[in-house]
Amino acid sequence: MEHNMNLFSDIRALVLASIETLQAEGALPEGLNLDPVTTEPPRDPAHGDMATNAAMVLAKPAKQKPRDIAEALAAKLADDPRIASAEVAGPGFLNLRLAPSVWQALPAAILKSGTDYGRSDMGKGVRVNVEYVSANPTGPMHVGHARGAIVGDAMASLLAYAGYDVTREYYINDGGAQVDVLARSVYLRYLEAHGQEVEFADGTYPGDYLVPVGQALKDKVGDAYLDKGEQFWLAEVREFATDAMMDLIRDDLAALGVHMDHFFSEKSLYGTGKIEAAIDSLRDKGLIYRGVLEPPKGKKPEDWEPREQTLFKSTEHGDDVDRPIMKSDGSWTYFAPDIAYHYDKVQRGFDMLIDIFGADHGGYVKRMKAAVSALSGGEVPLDIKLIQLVKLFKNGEPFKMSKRAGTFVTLRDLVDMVGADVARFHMLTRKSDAALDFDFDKVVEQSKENPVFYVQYAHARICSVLRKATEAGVNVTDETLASVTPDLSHPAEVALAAKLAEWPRLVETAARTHEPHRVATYLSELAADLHGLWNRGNDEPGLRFVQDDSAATQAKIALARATAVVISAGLGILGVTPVEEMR
RNA sequence: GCACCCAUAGCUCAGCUGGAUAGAGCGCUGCCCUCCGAAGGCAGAGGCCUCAGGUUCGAAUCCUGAUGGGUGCGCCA
Repeated sequence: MEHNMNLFSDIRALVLASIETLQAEGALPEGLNLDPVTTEPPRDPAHGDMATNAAMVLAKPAKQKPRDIAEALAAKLADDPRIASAEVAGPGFLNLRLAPSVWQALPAAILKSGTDYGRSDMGKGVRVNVEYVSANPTGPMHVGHARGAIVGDAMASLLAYAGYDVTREYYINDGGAQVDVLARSVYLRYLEAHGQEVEFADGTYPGDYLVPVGQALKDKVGDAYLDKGEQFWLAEVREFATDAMMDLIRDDLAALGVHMDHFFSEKSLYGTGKIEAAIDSLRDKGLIYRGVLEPPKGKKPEDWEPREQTLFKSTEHGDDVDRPIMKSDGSWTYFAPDIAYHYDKVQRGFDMLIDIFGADHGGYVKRMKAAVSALSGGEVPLDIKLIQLVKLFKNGEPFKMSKRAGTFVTLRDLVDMVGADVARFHMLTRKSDAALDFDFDKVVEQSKENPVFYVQYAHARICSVLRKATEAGVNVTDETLASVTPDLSHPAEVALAAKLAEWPRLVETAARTHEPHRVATYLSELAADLHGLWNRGNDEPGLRFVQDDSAATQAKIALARATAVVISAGLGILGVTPVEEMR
């Protein structure tokens, strides 16, 4: 892959090279660990363009005063043409100012790379499996599933952008008792389609969405299942019904812009020896035994009685108690297929696993991690992201979902009401382990308190300027803009360029921490810088992007266009369309 | 009882592998359109980063403990 410009890592490399020069000259000892050395944007722009902590982190191992190291390093760095000045500050910070030519080269580099500017090879092609959604195939997805779907999808895109080899995967829970319930419910709708009166007892799904499925079953098999016992139709109807539900779910996901690479069926683990193989793998490691668990303290279930069960010694891998994998009747607990599924992922050769769970599954994190640790011999890390609740609001009032009151909001309703772009961006504005407020009215409001709009507006404004310039006969193609020297004569322009320089660094941080919401936060900040610069043009005509002559216009617009490219790249990761007009 | 998550401005929340004077939006006060889109911008006020210790040259950030809130806790997935 072509090396994209990354100012922070480029300057960090320069700092490291200067340190090595000092080592060669004997001014610093050999064998220092240089990993903690960073280059970062200063909090206060008055401190310069970039700061490095090198002198402070090396002081102790080098047994020298930080300011002495900083002085020596500053002298070396100042020799490089990219460094305009290097000043020692505070306890030993080294504040760097970059030469104007460095900033001027940035927009051109961005325009040449396009939305690949910021793409990283950090992931080194490591194979990552991201499992998300994994909703039961018993009905349409509701709005609560949307956040997990969006976070998982953005996570996958982010990791791919950062150089990982990503697989997006959905685990279909089609092996348990709830699909029997689904099948019986569909059977009732099938009878109804044949004109029979039916009653939906407790333990069946009465939702209307099964009406067409019952009709479709009638169209397929006619009256073949009428007046027959379950043993004649249950297996077939189960498959028919789950297929129908998965079609529904796939469509819902597509409406949100979510597309999976792989759907993995829990059912495929049964009767194929896969569960047995996974458990045997644990047994070979001495982690399976028969035993009796202690009752949980403080909250003892009324019907508690000591029972001998087949247990997985998850405590060997960090869990708090060992976990049952087999019921007393000899059938598997739900944990067993989960183990087998993750064993399958390990065997497929993934180097890293990420599971996106609802926060109500927080209790399963440790046992899942223990299982993967045991199954992979500690080789494959599993990160589990818990997605907190979305609190719904309408006009500022809490909005309770209730099937009975008819205020049940499906994922499809969500997309119909606010659109996929708005839903996606908004769900990514908070870190996933914090609860999120979602107001159906505010998220579509066109004002700056709505971050989706705010970022889109910045992009649209830039597109507007490009249209204006084109109308004025100025050539503003990316190719042309990449060849002009950008006009960054005002500090506000340099500040915007500096923000653009942070993009590759932001991508790597977000990917490393598995936090796609950082991209949304960054885009809001970038948009704010753009709007700020834009409005300065009101008072200072010299800062407007469209100038009197075409060379000056091109010199101004190069920076704006580079900003649009980065917004576009960021929105691309979030799965949001960068619009060219707001109307 | 135990485990996990959370605690930052009046409200909703950002805060980078620990870094300098902790940021944004809303709300509040005062400004800016004969001007590239004012759907925006600028300035001001507003903080014991829940508390107490610890590690460090340096802590909102890491560790320990406390307090407050959420979630979960053996044959439901």
